[in-house]
Amino acid sequence: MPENAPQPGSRLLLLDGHSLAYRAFFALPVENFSTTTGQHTNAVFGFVSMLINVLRDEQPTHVGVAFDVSRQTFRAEEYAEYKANRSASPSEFSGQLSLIEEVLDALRIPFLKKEGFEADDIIATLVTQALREDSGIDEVLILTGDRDSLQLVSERSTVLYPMRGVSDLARMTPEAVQEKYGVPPQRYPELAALVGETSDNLPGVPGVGQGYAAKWINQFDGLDNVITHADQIGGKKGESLREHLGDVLRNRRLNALVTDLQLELGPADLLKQPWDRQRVHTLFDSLEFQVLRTRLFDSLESQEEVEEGGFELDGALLGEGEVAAWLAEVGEAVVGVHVRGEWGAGTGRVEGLAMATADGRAAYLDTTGLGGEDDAALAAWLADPARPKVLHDAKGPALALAAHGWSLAGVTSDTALAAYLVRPDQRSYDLADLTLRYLKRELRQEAVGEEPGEQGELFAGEGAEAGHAVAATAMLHARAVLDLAEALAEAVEETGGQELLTQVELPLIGVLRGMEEVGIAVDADHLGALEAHFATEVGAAAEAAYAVIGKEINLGSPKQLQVVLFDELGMPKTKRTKTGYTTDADALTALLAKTGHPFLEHLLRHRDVIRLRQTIEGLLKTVAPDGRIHTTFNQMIAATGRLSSTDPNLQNIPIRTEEGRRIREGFVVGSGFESLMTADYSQIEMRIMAHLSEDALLIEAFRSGSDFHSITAARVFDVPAAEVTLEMRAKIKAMNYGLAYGLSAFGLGQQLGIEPAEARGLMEEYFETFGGIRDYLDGIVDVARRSGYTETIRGRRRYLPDLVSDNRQRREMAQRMALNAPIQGSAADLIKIAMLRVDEQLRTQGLTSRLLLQVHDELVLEVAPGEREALEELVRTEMAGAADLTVPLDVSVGTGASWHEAAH
DNA sequence: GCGAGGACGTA
DNA sequence: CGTACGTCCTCGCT
Repeated sequence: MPENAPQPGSRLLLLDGHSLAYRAFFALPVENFSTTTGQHTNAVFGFVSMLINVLRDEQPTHVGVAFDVSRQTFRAEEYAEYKANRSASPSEFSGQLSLIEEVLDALRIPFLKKEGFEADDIIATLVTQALREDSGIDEVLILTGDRDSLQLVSERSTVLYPMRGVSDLARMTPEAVQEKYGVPPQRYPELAALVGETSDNLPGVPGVGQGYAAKWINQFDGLDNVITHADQIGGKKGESLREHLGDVLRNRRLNALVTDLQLELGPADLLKQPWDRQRVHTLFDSLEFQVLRTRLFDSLESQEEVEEGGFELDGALLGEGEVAAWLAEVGEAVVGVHVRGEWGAGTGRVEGLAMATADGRAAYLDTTGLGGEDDAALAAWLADPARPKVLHDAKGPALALAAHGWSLAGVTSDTALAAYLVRPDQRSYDLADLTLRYLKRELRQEAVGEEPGEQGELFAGEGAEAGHAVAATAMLHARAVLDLAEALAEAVEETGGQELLTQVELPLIGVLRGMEEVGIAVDADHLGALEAHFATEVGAAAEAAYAVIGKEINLGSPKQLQVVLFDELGMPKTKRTKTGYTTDADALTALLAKTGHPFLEHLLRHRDVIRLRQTIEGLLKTVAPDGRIHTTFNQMIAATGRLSSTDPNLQNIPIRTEEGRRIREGFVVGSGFESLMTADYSQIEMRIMAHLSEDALLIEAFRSGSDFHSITAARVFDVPAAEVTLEMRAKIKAMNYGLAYGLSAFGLGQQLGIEPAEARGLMEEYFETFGGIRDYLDGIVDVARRSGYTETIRGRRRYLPDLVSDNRQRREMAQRMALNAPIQGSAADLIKIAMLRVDEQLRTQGLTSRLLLQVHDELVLEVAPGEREALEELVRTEMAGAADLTVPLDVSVGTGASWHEAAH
């Protein structure tokens, strides 16, 4: 048997190189796909992207690509107008075809051409050969953007047809063709002959669409019979058919594919070969295809199978007096730790603890009712920074351990945090998911087993007879964490996140744990009174609103509001939402300005006060018995690297309105302390932008130390600083803030209530003044598109695959994310470092004051008696020194008995 | 009871 | 048609 003879189970994938590249060329905007040297790559990118996806999803054993040679085909000879409507392929396109061939060479995928014929004919010939009994090919897939190929669909051959752009493929089976066109695949060209094909410049029968064509073909059993019985078809359409029989016959001749070409290669010669990795790297380097390179090599790795079953663990259930000995044997080896228990709201409870080492040993310890000596031994091991441990999402376990009086040190990795740094935009970092992805090992409950009997093999060593499923599962988890830590260390290293992990995120676990534990004191009486006050206001606003419209509706239901506003009161329609018209505050305010209708006034008032009431209600529900609120800070949610706060969210307590700020009066200094202190960075994101962009004027503006928005406004409007009006300042301030979000002229105009044209002019003026900013912003997106990710100053990455999407909305969204991520992310890194420095100094200086909250650019602390001055000095120093930027970091500090009073 | 959609609070 | 979050409500579904 020849070496490349097809084996049973073979799948042949054939691609129409020309039609796919042509589609990609028009689907992907060329300005987003060209190299630094100016070579256009949109067609190459689209083709290679589709190729990688289909190789990954379909796992073919054989692959080949067919190309057209030139426009001189037998079809053009018969009918000069064939495809004559196509503008001569722009040189930007034809130049890319040879690049595609180079890629195929590097991937060792053969491609075929035949003088005088089209790619379709080559594919038709190969399909015919492949479907012969002795070919050894079981199944054929045809990826093409040319509908003529639909005639090749059969039980064993499927056409994959790009739906929109280059990302969605329709799977055209015989059933799908029948469903979509109303005729079976072999009759598709008959239908096409009647309907015509505009893209090939083949006119069909005027007035006859797909529906009539299918009807006739089915009614008369085929095109031949339709033509024979053309005189039996009445009406205008019948007449039209008779007049254009010649066109139909010509179309049918031209769209028939040739299936018996003499080709240099047959299906068996298309057996998939290993890539020429070196050439792939060189070529993708020159094409600047970083993203595709990753996808290509990832798709190769994903082909590795998930390992079956588990592995042996020498598990031990530790009983009284055995702890210390087991830990001693472990020595300074890295231990995977899995804590069983519960935690949240700044506290927790430990039930048991599983440990595993790389040599296969594992142990489980029930910590409920643990004896004095065992407790001490475990406590000593947990607290010893020289005994390395790895955990998964250690903050919760650390809270539980702390509640038991155990402190945790020596955490050399946290697998959840490591995974977050590698890919920060996932919604969860579930241990089982990560184990499957990085270790190719199944950790699901069903795979691990619930029954003790199923776990017998895990207890090969002593304690086997006493094995419990709970303990076994816990040990398996501990071992998975240990192995994951190793696998992730490599991934973290590759993505350059090592320093962030060990210097920032890991040490931050302890700081956050402390903040959650401490919580922040609230004045429940004040909040209670405030809630009652707002509740009254809610009632009054509701009554007033009902009185105006003469009935009671649910003011919280956008649906009911729409009926009242747009149907009953006949107000002008607002901006559309998915389900109707918006009733958001902006729109209602605009309506109020237009109509002056009192209902809107009461409605807006109702919205305001009901929200304030709800906010207070939510807060009061979370007050712990110690009279404090213990939020949970999540370290792995925001793709940019920010923290988030939940249960309750203390990062969105109102501040903008007078009434809202009264809620902040309810956050107060706790007993035994002197006051609250807030310390925040001014214009942190703009300062980071100044640093990153190296714009000389912007840097100078910050260094001058005067009002930043005014001084930039003076520059943009080219007036002396003293002549900057409030209006000028407001405009530039909006822009200063908007820039980091990818603000458009439209959006700016909207916000400032000016014409888009004026907004555009303003932006141009701004960029004229601060050229460095424009260059920097353009550069970010450009670099991110090539590399596939953005990076903060400290190297935190965010991957944005949609930067090369063929969907404009997704692509532009990704571009805005790319603009924002390095700026918001750098600020996030910076304040995290500031928190670590503050925390460190608090201990070094022996202060009792403590960190309570972080609100992105602000820290809230509780000041111990007599420490105010020292603390302010400390906080200013450590926050300002958290990064070395080309512009100074300005920190403003305030103190007071409440969060409100501490504001400044 | 769950999820989507809408609305809105913060940086 | 401006980024990043979390929470509340309603409404239609199961």
